[in-house]
Amino acid sequence: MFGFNNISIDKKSRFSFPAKYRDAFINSNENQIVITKDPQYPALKVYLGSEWDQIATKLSSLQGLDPIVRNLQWTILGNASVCDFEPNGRMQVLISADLKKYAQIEEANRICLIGMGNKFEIWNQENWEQRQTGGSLATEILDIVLPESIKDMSF
Amino acid sequence: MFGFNNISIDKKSRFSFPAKYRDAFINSNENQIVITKDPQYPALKVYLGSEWDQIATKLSSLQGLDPIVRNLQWTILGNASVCDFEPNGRMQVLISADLKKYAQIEEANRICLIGMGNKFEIWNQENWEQRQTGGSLATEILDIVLPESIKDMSF
DNA sequence: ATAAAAAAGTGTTATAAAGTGCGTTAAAAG
DNA sequence: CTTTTAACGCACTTTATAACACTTTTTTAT
Repeated sequence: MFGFNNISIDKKSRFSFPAKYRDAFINSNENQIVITKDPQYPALKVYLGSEWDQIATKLSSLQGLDPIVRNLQWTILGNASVCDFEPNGRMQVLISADLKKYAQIEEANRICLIGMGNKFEIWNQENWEQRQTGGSLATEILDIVLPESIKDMSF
Repeated sequence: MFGFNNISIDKKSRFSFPAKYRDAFINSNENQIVITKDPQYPALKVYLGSEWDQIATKLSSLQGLDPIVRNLQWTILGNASVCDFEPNGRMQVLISADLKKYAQIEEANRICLIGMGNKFEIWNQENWEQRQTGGSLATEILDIVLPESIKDMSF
């Protein structure tokens, strides 16, 4: 599940996965998709249900009294939107108003869906292009110092 | 049970859980919900009855002579409000005047309900936004040095 | 101590908004 | 030219919320 896709988003805030990923979804037997905020960039992460379960279990078991852990829990768990998903159907997914706002795709009728292997990212088109041509974004958060407990996690 | 929800709170201080969580409540066979204070932030924690039983049992068994433990016991156990809950019904819950005051939602007719996996948090909207955009709140308590006995607990 | 009044809590209904499903058209690929 | 995919539009369903009515509890005054 790799590659760049410029796809439409309808009036009700739904997009459909490109058909080329259908076999992969069917093979891994997914029936849920989870969308949440990217902790560093104004973008969204899209996980398969099985992948999400692992991340969520690990992250929610960490000590929430640590402020950095708590922040990651808020961002990733607290903004996750779990969607039923039919690999044999239209593979449509709804993006909440809140997540659209975060990814700066409130007005957009097209988005960039980037396949990153075991997950996808959703970007506003301008942000993605700027990022690819070396520019940085005003809203980036890069100076996170991670506690030991999450150094081995990959979001 | 994940994700962000901006929901209304009626004149009698009730809110209803969004319908998307109904299946999860039914599956875990819950008939009680517990609301209490967050020990660090001006926010509320919402636990499922089963989850609460574990936390309460563990926390109340700890040595209360340790001032930090004692404080956590007061905050979490001493402010807990147990509500009957019908997963098949309206999933409505009443918030006491005291808890509303603590979370600074006395006047508000909307609150933020954040699904964090095995629990929820309730926030005043302004506080939540400020927290998410990196700001800190006057009332937050971050310098807790945890005794060994609770390092493996997650509230 | 009792009754009346006020407040707090519970439950129901109606309506607008949000979300879902599906058929049709347009575009792209083979 | 045929088949597949993507996008759009519409109808239907579900959900959220405000308004209202009723019950129970608490407070106040006599």
